[in-house]
Amino acid sequence: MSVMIRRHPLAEQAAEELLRRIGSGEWVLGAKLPGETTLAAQLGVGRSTIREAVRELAGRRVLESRQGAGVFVIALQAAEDWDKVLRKADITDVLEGRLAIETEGARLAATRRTPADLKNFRYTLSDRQRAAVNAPDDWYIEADLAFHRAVVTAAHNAVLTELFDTFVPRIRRAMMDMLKLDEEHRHRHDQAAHEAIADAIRAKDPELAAARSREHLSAVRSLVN
Amino acid sequence: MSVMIRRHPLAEQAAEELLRRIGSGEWVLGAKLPGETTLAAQLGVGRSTIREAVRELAGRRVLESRQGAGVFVIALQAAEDWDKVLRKADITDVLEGRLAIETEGARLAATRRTPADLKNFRYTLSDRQRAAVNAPDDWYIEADLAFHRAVVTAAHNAVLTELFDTFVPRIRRAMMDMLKLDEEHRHRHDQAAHEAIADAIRAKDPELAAARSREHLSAVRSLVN
DNA sequence: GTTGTCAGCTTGTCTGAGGAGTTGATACGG
DNA sequence: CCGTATCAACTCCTCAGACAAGCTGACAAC
Repeated sequence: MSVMIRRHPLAEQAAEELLRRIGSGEWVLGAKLPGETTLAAQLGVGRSTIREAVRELAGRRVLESRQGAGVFVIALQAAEDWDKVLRKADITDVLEGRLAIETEGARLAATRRTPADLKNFRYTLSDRQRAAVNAPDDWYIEADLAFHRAVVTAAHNAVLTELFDTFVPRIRRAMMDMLKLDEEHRHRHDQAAHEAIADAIRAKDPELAAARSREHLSAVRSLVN
Repeated sequence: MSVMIRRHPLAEQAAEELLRRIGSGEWVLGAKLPGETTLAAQLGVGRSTIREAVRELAGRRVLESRQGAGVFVIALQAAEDWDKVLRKADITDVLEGRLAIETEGARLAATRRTPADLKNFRYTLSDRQRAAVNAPDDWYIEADLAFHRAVVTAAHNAVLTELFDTFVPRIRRAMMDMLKLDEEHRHRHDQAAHEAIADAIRAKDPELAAARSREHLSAVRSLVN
């Protein structure tokens, strides 16, 4: 910490340093960190800087400070920031993750879908068809995502829905890129494939729904290769 | 902010207040917050308190402060904390999510597994067999999870691996509970099912690997019903 | 042995003083 | 009229010092 190049604010650098020491095992889970004044002296920064570093890590649920007692390690590393993970990951890996989620979602949807889910399919499918011809790219993308979300929602599994929502921003960006690269994409990205998924779920055929979903999403994935 | 009951530190309360205002639409995405002194006056706290509140929200990736420019909203709400989501979710929902991830992982592993992956299967499977008879519960659980992780790792998909790791703590706790409730579980939780998954991947049969994985994980899921 | 007290630690908050970076207005030269 | 350079005002960043508030363990009194 002696020669700290000033790229990020000192407080952020101090937070990184604390995180590094936690990762290195210097302070185990539940351990108490040295006092603010001690840490400030160790890192060669002011006390308020240390306080902001601790506060940042508290926001990331790594540290917890209790007045009068001290600062304690409550997690050995920051919980993975999924937005960041998906941003950095290969798009093919992301699309394979999506395939896992949605295929299972379609399968479960075929066994649990309610009349409200079917109505949702009708609405989103007709929206999608309308957007396929004349709407701007982002409308079309949102309409497409809305149907896919309706499928996952019909699985009535909060974890799968949350997983899908986590993936949505990354998928949206990937679709935007694909449309830019390929004007014809919208036509190849067939409405019929979506109708087939909805039909299989409507017919309460889990294996068919999963297969149709897998076919469609495999096709989408292959577009980026 | 006038009558602030002192349960949490002022800085945390200030962070909550800022989060509330962002959620209420007072500051839209990308908007610039008032200066530190202004905010301090508005909330009736000192400048350093505001700074710590901002720093906490910066750690949660909601705000971003740029020296000389100001503090900006970069997300309308804190990113979903997946540990929290999984903790609160129904265990059946979690296990269905796991099923989606691992089944797809097994399928991809069957097409991409390397010799190193196969060696990993051998090690983890023999560990698991040893742990099934005499080892304490947590050893057995770790050995079981190690094999399942080896399968997902063999898919060579960073997103799936990260997803699996996110689920692990919740699954680990669920297994601990199941073992406590059912002394016989370990025997029913058959080693043969795991060997069958490994064999299918070894044989490069994606559909069989997926089916074996699905069978096994469906059985696990049904144990909690 | 149990209880009460308290000194010494910890974090929490405020204030004032500069340092450093950004931005937009303004004056200048073409 | 347009592009450029300058700069003043604004922002966040960091430090230091002071005091408040809360926790903990030692120690004395019972």
